[in-house]
Amino acid sequence: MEKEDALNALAALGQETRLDVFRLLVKAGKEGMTAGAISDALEVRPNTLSTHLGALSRSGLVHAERDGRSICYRADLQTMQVLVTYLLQDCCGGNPELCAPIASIAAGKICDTEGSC
Amino acid sequence: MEKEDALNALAALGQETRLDVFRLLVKAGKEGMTAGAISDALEVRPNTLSTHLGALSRSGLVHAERDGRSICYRADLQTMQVLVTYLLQDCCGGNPELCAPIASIAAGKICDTEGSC
DNA sequence: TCGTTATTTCGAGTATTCTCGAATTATGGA
DNA sequence: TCCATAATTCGAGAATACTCGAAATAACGA
Repeated sequence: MEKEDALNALAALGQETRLDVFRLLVKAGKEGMTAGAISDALEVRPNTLSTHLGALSRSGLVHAERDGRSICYRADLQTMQVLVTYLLQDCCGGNPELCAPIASIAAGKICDTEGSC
Repeated sequence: MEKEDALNALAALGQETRLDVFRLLVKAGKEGMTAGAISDALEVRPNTLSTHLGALSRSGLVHAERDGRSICYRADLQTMQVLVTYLLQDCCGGNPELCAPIASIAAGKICDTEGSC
């Protein structure tokens, strides 16, 4: 991942409405949500939301797919993975122990509710 | 982690100079770097850097410790862990398979260079 | 084709953020 | 105590980001 990509993704998430949108889509899972449904859920005007969805899209954190009249948005967790990897690059160079807390991000911690993760 | 904390951390990292500082400190590891050393390394004016270090500090991504006339900054990877966990909360609710890519963030991926991670 | 619904694009106003020079605080040594 | 070094705080200007109403585009059904 290039620095500019990481910067775009982080700046995208560093704004309240967009963070809300991303987390909502993470929860929505593979089914995603239409722009309208997101607008209703978060009570954000459609045109304002559209601007934010554009930013999230450009950063690769979400993807859009047209479905009839609606457009369905889904979170891209792989971009998140690449982003975190970028942020922690070279963290083990001199001091492996610093990475220990990060290792616990793995399956166990995030996916407690589902044994299969 | 509260939403405001996540927002602060993400907004902090979504700015070029601060992202550079954080990554530099991640690489520096437990020894950290003084404000002056960071200023020299990134060629950022001391007062501007100080503002950015303040933002990173307030967000919990770095911590400061005075050492004589200098102030030493270190990255806090635990805050990163909590942040990522927050971002991916409930991602497994309905669709465990979405979490798969994230699981690979664990030890193996990030810490390739050091078997002990 | 025409009207309706879903979403995006445009333009402007407001608010926030970034950067800098100058001044200030804090520490250690002569 | 006095000076030099290290870092932060202050205030202002320039740039960027956010939100909104209005208008435009896209898709479906009658």
